[in-house]
Amino acid sequence: MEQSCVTPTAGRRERKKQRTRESLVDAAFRLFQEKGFEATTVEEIADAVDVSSRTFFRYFASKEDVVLTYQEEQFTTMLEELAARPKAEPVMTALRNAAVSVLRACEDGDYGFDPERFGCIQQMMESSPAVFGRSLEHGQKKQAEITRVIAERMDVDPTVDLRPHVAAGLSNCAFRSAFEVLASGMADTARFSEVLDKVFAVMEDGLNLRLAAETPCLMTDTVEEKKTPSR
Amino acid sequence: MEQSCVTPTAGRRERKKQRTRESLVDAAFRLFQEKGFEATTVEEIADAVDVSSRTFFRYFASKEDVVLTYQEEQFTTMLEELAARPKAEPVMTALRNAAVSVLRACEDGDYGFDPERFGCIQQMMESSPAVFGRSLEHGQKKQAEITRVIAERMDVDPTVDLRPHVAAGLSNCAFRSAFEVLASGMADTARFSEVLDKVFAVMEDGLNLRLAAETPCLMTDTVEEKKTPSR
DNA sequence: CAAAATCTGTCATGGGGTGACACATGTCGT
DNA sequence: ACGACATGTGTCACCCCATGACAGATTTTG
Repeated sequence: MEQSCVTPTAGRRERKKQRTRESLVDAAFRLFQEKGFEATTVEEIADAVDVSSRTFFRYFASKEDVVLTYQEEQFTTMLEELAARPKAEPVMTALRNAAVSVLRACEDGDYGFDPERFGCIQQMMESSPAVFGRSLEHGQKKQAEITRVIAERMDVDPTVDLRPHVAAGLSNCAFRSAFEVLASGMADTARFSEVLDKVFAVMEDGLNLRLAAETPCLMTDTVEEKKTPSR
Repeated sequence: MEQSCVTPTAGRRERKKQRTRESLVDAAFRLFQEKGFEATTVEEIADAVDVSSRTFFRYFASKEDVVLTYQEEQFTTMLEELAARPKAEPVMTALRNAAVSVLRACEDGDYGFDPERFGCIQQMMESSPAVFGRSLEHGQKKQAEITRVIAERMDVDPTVDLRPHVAAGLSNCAFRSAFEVLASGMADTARFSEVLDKVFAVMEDGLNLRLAAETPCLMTDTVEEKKTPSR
């Protein structure tokens, strides 16, 4: 039942499964990029790896799950980054640094993240509602874990204190706002990480939002002086 | 083509359509409450109103869409409430007041909102991932509209200034956090509106999050004095 | 009343997702 | 190395969601 304590990657069976899984992900992303997410059927993905559709669903609960694989890894490394931040750092700052760091890794290909795939996913998020929805769902689910970690960091009971919940929600919210801003094309950069950083900055200003047009935070650095026109 | 300028609810056809639509929604919610969302098939809903399944899909793009009907109305009235807030009010305060006001209406049955249905939806959000996902999706889509309204209110260009986007995101985030808190059972109340108000309060404190365990915001009013234990 | 527009049911189709069962392939004890 | 066992896979059958196409019914319009 238990692994035989000798082989580190225990068992040829396990290795085979791992290979199949990776092959499925690879094939899926290739096809998604070629013909788009919706236009790609599970059968095609399975055929490309020479397994049955039924087997596909033994590896992934849904077609969207393949895409979430990437997001899952992002989330995991974000938790690591977060744990690595000095305890002295304010919570929101730690979240901001961790989040930005992960996105930078995705963009630059660090930690084994594939930048091309990262771009592909962003495209699919915009074009395929199903992917978008599942991604939101996934993010919201994971938010609970972030809450736990933050509560620990704040040394506070998350079943009583609201703040960890809100902090986790804010980081999640920052991602989505950044994505939206990026998709809307209002940014002068294509780097998700940069936009995310700015979104966090606006949030940390926080009550900036209470004032009218004072200290605006523009996206376009190049036209710094330009006052925001009254629409 | 255009309405004949005489009948206010122009056309018997239009009225019939309206009736069918409402019947579908009614039947759907009844069945959802009886057997749950997943266990209810579109065919059953259609049969209950004596139309074909095909017709159902001419009224709703998906089964989840029926549920989103309610959310759509919430959103509409929230926009109205928002527009009704005095211009002098800070943005986040206006959002908070508008949002809380709408939820109160849902709980108390004002403005034609059905409290029972409101509860039913919350249940489904917890038990049916599909509903949950679509709801998130819908909220995110609507966030864009909120952004527009806020930008107008701030007299700022939303294609350049980040703040309206973030503010809209925050209000959306507040809803989700409140829902999560409510679902987790950590609140001493079942009133969504109250929890939402507290979440907004935490957000408006904002940099509260930077500090460790200072000025905690507890959910349980009854144990006000109790310090948050270190887990 | 006739013509045009629109709604509806029926039919066919396709893709996502799951349970059941038989078979094949890896794993483990001796 | 051999059998007993566990686990992964393919096939099959099935359900449900969703959509396009077409014909018939109903409403609107002139």
